[in-house]
Amino acid sequence: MDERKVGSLRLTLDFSQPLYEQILAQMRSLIARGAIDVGEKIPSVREMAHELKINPNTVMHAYQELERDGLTEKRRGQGTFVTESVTQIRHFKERLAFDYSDQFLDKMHSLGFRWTEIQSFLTTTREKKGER
Amino acid sequence: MDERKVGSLRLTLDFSQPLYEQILAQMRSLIARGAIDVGEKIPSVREMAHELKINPNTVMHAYQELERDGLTEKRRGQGTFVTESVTQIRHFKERLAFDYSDQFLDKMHSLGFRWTEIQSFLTTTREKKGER
DNA sequence: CAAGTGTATTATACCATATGATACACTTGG
DNA sequence: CCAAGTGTATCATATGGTATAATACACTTG
Repeated sequence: MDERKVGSLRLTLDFSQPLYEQILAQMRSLIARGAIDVGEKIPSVREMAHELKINPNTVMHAYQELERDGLTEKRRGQGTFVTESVTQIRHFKERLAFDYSDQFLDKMHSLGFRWTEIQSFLTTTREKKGER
Repeated sequence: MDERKVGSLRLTLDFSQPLYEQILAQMRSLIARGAIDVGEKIPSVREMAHELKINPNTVMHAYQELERDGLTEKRRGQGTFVTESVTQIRHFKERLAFDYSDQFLDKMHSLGFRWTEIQSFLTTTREKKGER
């Protein structure tokens, strides 16, 4: 687990998953949570690659996915910026949240659990996390 | 999406994920749900491979994970059997359910959602699935 | 116009996944 | 006993995703 600062951001990479997926997931979260402001510039491909000590192509891979998500806009010669559209970000968050919910329910159902049991697991898990 | 019958089981394989992971997930579900009885014999490595038209080594990979899960026991010369221990199966289900719950909550939190919002997404998703 | 952007291309390397072929150890039914 | 069916192991090979490295191009700004 390696934590590095890139500009004002904190990114953590390990080797358990593809690097570009980790960058993608963490940037998505930062934008969704508002940790990076609307319209704000994010680190350039080269800067991010240098700070994380990885290849620029790997960062590019993540950044292209971010744009496909509608979370960023690129301006040639200037850099990559978080979209100005709050609506866009809200839609992305909702879409992802529903995807996660759907996948979660599918997995629980495949194990044979029903709604009340699923609720029970969730509240128990929440209490455990709260204790930490 | 290719659906095939292997003995009394129905397995569905595609090329979106590793084959052995798909077999593993579906066998886990079948055992957890009780679709395969406690102590029952499951298809041999060779039979499963033949019916699914894949390599025996790939099936082996999935079967070895099943045993690591504590869901199956192997008997040389006889075959692979679902464990006799109902406790073992129950523990496996609970462990996996808590894992899923934990991961789900983490993802939702990373998007910036709180408990009441998470509950809301879940109930909405559940209603959508019910309509189908 | 130099420096900093995103982008594209090519080559190389590594690892997980999957296949194919073959062989061994064990158990059971005929 | 032995043939057939089990799980298991070991090769070799192929493919695709991921990551690196080096280089070049197009664009924007100070």
